[in-house]
Amino acid sequence: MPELPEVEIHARNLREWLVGRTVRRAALLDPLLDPDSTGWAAALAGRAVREVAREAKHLLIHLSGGSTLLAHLRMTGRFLRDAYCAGEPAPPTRFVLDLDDGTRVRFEDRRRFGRLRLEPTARLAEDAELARLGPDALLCPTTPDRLGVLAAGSRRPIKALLMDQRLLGGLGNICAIEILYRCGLHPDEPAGSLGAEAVARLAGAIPPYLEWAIRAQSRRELIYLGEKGAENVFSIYRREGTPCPACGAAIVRTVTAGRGTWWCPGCQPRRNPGPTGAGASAPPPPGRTRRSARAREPGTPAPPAPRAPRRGG
DNA sequence: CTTATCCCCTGCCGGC
DNA sequence: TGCCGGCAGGGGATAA
Repeated sequence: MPELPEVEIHARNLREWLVGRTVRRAALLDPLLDPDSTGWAAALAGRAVREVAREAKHLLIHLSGGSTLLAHLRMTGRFLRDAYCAGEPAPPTRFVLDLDDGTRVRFEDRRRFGRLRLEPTARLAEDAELARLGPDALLCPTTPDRLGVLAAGSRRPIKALLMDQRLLGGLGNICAIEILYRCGLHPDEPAGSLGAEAVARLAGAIPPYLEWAIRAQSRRELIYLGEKGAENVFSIYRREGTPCPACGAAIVRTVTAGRGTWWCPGCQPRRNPGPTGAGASAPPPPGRTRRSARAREPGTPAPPAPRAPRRGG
């Protein structure tokens, strides 16, 4: 369930695994991966991998011969590397690349939301999906001025704005949650109600958070939360009912823009309650937890809070 | 322009 | 133990 940091880790892994290698054989094992496939997988044999890039949550694998593999991991997609072995890998593997160095790179995707397609590299500039994306949140950090313009006059919850891929490319639910926590901003705060100081703080918090998340999760194999062996490295995400690492208040879970949202009532007070925001009519009393959160594993003390959220101004 | 809701899929977890 | 409902970090379509 990757966001920008996880996709960036994928890009780095794929760069190491693929660049300079030649594809010996490729196979699309799940038609759902590319519903419009024209059978391009067979044509990948003999192509060399030139370069791997990332744009927001999209991965771009540039091949010789003027083609680019475009991948989106969506919720459970993941690239893995194995030694070559004869025969086709079983689900949840959906795509396989056998390389000239005897390795095999697989695309695994339990929920099958991921997408993979092959496009002419020269036409990527006009690709509708890529064209929709706002500037990459890491490679092209948004300035306070720009964020101020995006937020001005908007009554959308600030969290929804952060997650809007047309405005900022790459931030997802966790990123938005953790960044707002670091800034001491309530997720439901109407974007247009933020002062210049808050906007600047928010813009400035995005790249450091992304850098931290990349470092915190840089492993050969990413294990997404919810999977066996996963470890929650985040400060408040999915920590409903547990004490805030900064102030001790119980973390609260609500829903914003249809997505689970965690926040700290102590560090992220709501300053400008919207008239009809989700749950606005009855602010959740602190302590009344919706459903007892998954208890943190015993022996896992305070979540590693890379930086305490700054209060006030 | 918004927002909310449902959908796409599968697996896991807690509760009963 | 087994079943059932809720939930999951993606995005898109559709309805208000």
